[in-house]
Amino acid sequence: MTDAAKQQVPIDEAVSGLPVPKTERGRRTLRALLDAAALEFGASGFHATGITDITRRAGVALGSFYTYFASKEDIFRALVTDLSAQVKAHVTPRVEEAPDALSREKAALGGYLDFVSQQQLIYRIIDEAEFVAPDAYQGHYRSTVARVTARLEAGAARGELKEGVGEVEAWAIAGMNVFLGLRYGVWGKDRDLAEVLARAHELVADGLRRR
Amino acid sequence: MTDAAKQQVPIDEAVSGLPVPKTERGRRTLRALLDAAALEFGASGFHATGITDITRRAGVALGSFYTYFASKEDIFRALVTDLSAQVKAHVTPRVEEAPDALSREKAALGGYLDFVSQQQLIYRIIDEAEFVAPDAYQGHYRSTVARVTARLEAGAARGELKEGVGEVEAWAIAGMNVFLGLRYGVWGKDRDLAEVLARAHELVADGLRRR
DNA sequence: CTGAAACATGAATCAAGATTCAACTTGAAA
DNA sequence: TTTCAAGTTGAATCTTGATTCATGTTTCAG
Repeated sequence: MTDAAKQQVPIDEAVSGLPVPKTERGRRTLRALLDAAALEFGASGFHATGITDITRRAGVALGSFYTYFASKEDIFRALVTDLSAQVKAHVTPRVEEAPDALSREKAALGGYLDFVSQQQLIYRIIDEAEFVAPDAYQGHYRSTVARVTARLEAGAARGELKEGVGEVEAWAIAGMNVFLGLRYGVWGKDRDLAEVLARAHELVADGLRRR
Repeated sequence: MTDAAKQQVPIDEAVSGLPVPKTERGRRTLRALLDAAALEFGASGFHATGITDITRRAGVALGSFYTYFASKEDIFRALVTDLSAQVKAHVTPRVEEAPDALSREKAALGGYLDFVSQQQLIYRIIDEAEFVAPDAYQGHYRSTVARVTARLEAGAARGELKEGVGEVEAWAIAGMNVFLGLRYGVWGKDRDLAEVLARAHELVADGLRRR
């Protein structure tokens, strides 16, 4: 996570599910722990990172961890929620600028690829949640897909897309995005992302377009 | 894993990377350990299952485990290779029966959805490999996608698909398949798989078809 | 039959690391 | 100033579970 990214992320009870510390000092410590945990979990994975790795990086004593989190899983879950919101915050504005249904899908895929290739750590954390915090993982994808579904249905209603497109297509598109991000954003940058985006979007556009 | 599935899976050094035991008794024990491990890892995940869980279910003493595997990760890796071959063995014949490029893709998706919804455990094991045995995970998807790419390029050469389809489209399709399998095969069976298949395939077919 | 080689056994070892806790510090309200 | 809730500290505790190993037992080629 970049310093810039850290600035943007105030503690928010509604999002993280955590009680907000009463003092400024407490909020700073909590934020330091979350940021450190993102780096450590992202780099080493859930099981390989110790609480001490997190507190060391955060510049905080071991015991302080338990002032804010009940367990290692607890902070991981909070992180997933936090990061899920970041992905959404990165993609949504780009989508909203797009003028029609097809370009909205292109903007969404482009924004996602972009984000993932810059924040590979975040990708790994959300993905590992499938096993560490399955509820948070499902929550992330269910809400992501719900947004896609809504876009597709709106596009269909407006006559820009095939009639009947909906949830199934949304899951398909989400899976596509995730795998393309994994392959071309995380595993290797051997292809120009713009080219990947163009090719993938042609597939989707021809698949969704009203015929 | 069903009993039927067990029968089909002899120990094969080339696939599993393990030395084949010299005696019949040894081969039986190794197979029992692999089958037990698939059940335990699939049900509880890598970190939550202990070696004792595996040996108990296999009906074998704790120490015997280390006659066959160097570590817990070792058996997990072998399992991924083993299961990857099973997925391929389930899907390939169906694909080969199909007469043209588009129906081959439909057969592949159908076969995969079918397999995953019956063998949810296998799905989880392969997916968890992303974190436990990243090399085996990448190997599985890279070879899966290589097969898809070859199918698409053959279809394009035959004039059945758009010109230029290839690797990017193959990763997109693979991601789609995986997410649809996860959502409709593993998380919930609230939709008829045949309907999911029909809708998803329409998306892919319109996306790939020569225009 | 016989002796290796292969395989089986499970109690003991050992390290790692999550969690607890009792004493201490800070800061702001009264 | 005083007080107290909020926050900080890190050594000590405690559990868990992977791995080792010394001692049997089985298999099978010769």
